[in-house]
Formats: sequence, C-alpha cells, structure tokens
Amino acid sequence: MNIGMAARASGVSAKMIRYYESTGLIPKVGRTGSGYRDYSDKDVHKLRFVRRARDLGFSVEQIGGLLRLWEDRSRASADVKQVAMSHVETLRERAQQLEEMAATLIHLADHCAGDDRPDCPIIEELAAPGRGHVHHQGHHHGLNASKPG
Amino acid sequence: MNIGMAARASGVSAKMIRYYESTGLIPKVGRTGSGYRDYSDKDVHKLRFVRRARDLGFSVEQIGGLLRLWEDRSRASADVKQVAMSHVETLRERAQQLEEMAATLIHLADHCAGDDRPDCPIIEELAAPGRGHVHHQGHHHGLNASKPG
DNA sequence: GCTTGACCTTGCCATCATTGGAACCTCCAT
DNA sequence: ATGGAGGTTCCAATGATGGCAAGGTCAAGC
Repeated sequence: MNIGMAARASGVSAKMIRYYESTGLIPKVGRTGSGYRDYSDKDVHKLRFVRRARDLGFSVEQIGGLLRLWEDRSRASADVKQVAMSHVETLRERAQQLEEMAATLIHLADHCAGDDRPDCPIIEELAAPGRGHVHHQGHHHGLNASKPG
Repeated sequence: MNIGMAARASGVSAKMIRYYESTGLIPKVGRTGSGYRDYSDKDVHKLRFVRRARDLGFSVEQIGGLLRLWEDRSRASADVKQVAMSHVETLRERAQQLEEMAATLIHLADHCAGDDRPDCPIIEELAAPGRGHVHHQGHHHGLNASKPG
C-alpha cells in the first residue's frame, strides 16, 4: 500500500508519516523497487494508534512510550494507567490555567463599560499592575501555540 | 537604563526584549554612544504591559493590537472589550478541548484494572477504534507545545 | 509509444515564542 | 591593566505541522 493510501486509512497525513519515520517514532517500512514506501495493514494499524494518541493530546515523545507499552505484552496494565493518569493531570493543569486567564479577563471586562468612551479598565489594568488579578505564572512558554481546535 | 535593568523591572527577558524590538512589536529605543540600548521608565512600562498581556495568553500579534489600542486615546472602550471577550472565548474553547481529552482518558482508565496483569483497555482502545470515545478534532496543531506550567 | 495527471521521492522553509550559545565589545571596580 | 559582569549580533534549536519545488514513477488513454 502506498503512503497516500496509508495516510487516508490511518488519518495521519503522508507528511507526518514520513516525519514519524524520520524521527524513529515508527520503524522504517519497506520500499518497492522504485523507492515507494510500502505499508501493510499492520503498519496502518500502528499509525492509527499514533493518530488516536495525538488526538488525546499525547506528545510524540509520549506516544513513543505508549507504543513500547503496546508492543510489550508483559507490561502491567498499571504501567499504562499510570502514563494515562499522569497525562490527565497535565491536561487538567493546562485547562485550568487557560480558565484562570479567561476568568481574569472576564473580571477586568466586567468593569469596562464597553461603550464609545475611551476609559477602559482592561487596558489600564494591563498598563498598571495595580490592584488587579493578573496571575503571572512563571515561564509559560508556547501557551499560545496551543490552538487545539 | 540598560537592557538587563529593563528586563528585571519589566519581567521580560533581555532576549525577548530584543526579539520584540526586532519584530516591531515595540519601537526601537535609543542607544548610548557605545551601542547599548537605553530604556526609559516609559519603555519599561510598555514592556510590563506586554508581559501582562502574555500572561493572559494573548499572542504577540494580539498584543500589537492591544498596544495600538492603548496608545489610541480616542478608541472606544468597546473596542478593547471586544478583543478581550473574543480572547476569553478562545481560551475557553482551548480549555474545554483539553478537558474533553482528559475526560476521555479518565473514561478509558476507569476500565483498566491498573494491576500487574497485561490486559489494558486503554491501550486496546487506542489500538482499535471500537466503541470508544476518542474525539478526533480536525487539525489540532501544536497542542502539546502548550506547556503552561 | 507517448502524453497526461496523479502520486511518490527528498529537501528546504515557515510557523510561534523562547532559550541557548558563540564571538566579540564595553563598563566598572579593583 | 585586568577580570568579570553585562552588553551587542547572529545562528540554531525546540514541536508538530503545512507548503512548495524539482524530479521520478505509474497507470490510463490516445
């Protein structure tokens, strides 16, 4: 099966399949005589696994761990559960931080008339860290890069 | 004031101050005879504004808009409020998606014994999209890049 | 057999915010 | 004068993905 077929069947773009292969997340597949990658149903199965884990917010690195767990028939279900629950915690922390930001903004906006006058407590609060509630969490990096939708 | 001082006073790293200047988010400041950037209290004020807006999850691009609104004394408070509320909505959507992922994982984990036996519905569900609840949202990019903590 | 179009290959660039490092220059205190 | 702290520029990397370009390949139709 060509990479395009595998992409359609797995929901992982051809681009990403090649990327996953290049990073070692998934093993190199065989090639046809002319150099085309050749995928088996089993390969597609693995790609679907990756896709679903991505949909659940696991990083590619974490998925590497999940794949290893998947293929290790002797591992305890507790090992998998531990990874899953640890990820749940991370997800919830992120969600809560986003909601805290939203709450702070709502709070600021509540005091803004929202009419055609220029006075705006939102801007003023951003400009002058007065009595406001803007939580500054430490390094917050790439927070905006998360555009899940 | 040197860039290091300005960094400490604003909470924006010197590195990022230079970056913001290079992208035009903040205007170029004056230089001393020897080429050092020289910051006034007003410059630091602006940097603090940027910092606080970043803490609230605004993108650098959005902050550009906020700075323009800040400096436009004739703009209506409604304009600011609109930007803020629109951002609130974005934040809440992201938060909800993260929570949906968490809920799905919790659901899977609920059916996992979490003991030393290998049978694990979490892995099985990832492997075989059976009756599960994994929501696959479309493009979801950079979801993991958001490591807020 | 030749053309056409769809598909594959590799490789490089862009994103977004941020950090790190190298190589070099400047300031200040000893 | 020397050392160290801190400034300057430029380049690279992160993570996951999309996009584009130049070229090879395959299958269908003429």
